[in-house]
Amino acid sequence: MNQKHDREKVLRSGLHLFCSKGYNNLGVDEICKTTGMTKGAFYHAFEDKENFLLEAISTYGQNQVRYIHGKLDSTGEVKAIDRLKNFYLRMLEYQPEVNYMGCMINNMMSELGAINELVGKATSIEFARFVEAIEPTVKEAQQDGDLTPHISSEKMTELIHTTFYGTLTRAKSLSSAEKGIETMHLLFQTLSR
Amino acid sequence: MNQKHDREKVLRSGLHLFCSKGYNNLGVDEICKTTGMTKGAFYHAFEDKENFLLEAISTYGQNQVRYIHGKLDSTGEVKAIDRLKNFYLRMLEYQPEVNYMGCMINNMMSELGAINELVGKATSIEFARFVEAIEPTVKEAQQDGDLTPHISSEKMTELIHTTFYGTLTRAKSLSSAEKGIETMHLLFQTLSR
DNA sequence: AAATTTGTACCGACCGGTCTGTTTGACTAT
DNA sequence: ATAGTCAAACAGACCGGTCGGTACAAATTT
Repeated sequence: MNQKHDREKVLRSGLHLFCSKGYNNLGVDEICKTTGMTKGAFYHAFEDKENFLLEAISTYGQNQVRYIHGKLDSTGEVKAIDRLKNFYLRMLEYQPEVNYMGCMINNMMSELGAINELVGKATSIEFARFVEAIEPTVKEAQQDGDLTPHISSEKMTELIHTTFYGTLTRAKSLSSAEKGIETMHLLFQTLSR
Repeated sequence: MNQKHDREKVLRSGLHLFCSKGYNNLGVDEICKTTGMTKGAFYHAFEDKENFLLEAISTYGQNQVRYIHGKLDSTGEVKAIDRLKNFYLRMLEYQPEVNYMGCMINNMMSELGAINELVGKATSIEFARFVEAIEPTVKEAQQDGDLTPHISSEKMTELIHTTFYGTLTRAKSLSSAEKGIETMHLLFQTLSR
């Protein structure tokens, strides 16, 4: 059963495991156990653990823009600035239970040897994808007069998302999103002048 | 009878190794090789690998505030805002060769099991220490009229340092500080209005 | 029946930690 | 001074467990 749909499912839950446990702490046996595969099936389907991770990351990335747009729109808010705020606050609130994949993947980098560079590239691409997906909403908020027009929407989106990365780092150690939410609020407030 | 090896020196280079290689990828053998100890000496001096890391973190923390103040002052700039900018740009430029310990330690968290919480706490304390050390300079810049007085200096310092954390995450994947520096510049520019 | 897929026992490398014997140097007694 | 004593400090071979990956037989599909 090498159905494409199943493969994607395995990759997704594998990535999820990597995110919560890290690279070295997650054994192939556990991936197999969780996904209901056996080791034979695993090594038949994938080259090795490293390539499994890489494929998982790449598959995840392909669905990301769609995912972000969904999250941005499904907040039920009409104004762009509120959709933005809601998006980030949601992302923070779900952390660390659900975790935020990109950041976690990045955090695993120090564990990885050879594929370090590749994962780094993937993370960098991921950042760009986020910015690309969020930028239109930022621009909309600027046109609404809710964010300052003095900065280009691209640069502003980069700033917002960089700060978000920072709040994630903090949230992880605090195991609470509270402080991060406060900081994001403060940033939006600053950018509204 | 005094020990042959300077405990603090060993701890420092050990932490440095942890930061660049991660917890699981750094073997006790390598710590010993790097510091010129033998395994016997290591296990005579320290309880185990975990406690070695914890002691390294704690020792590092004790020197941190002094270190930050040194960095903040040694930039040779007279104006507070310039000292601040210089401080952060320096920190970014040295990354990832030198690495920024706190952030790296945090990034190792996903690898750690039992001591996860402790390391998290250490990182959280570290953030507070940074804010505490940097805040006076931020306040000074506010008084100089170079940063907006509309936000309390504490909150502003938190925002700045959170964004800095984010730039580090990005810098790591880009293996270049360029983008991070740009973002920090933009933040300071935004906060000057 | 042939080809593909799956189950599982096993291999070997690696690594944290231990064990045992050796060295070192402060202290004492001569 | 010198020799002897003792415990702390150290060296490094070794052990036990873990884990990525393989081998190969069994099962399943074509």
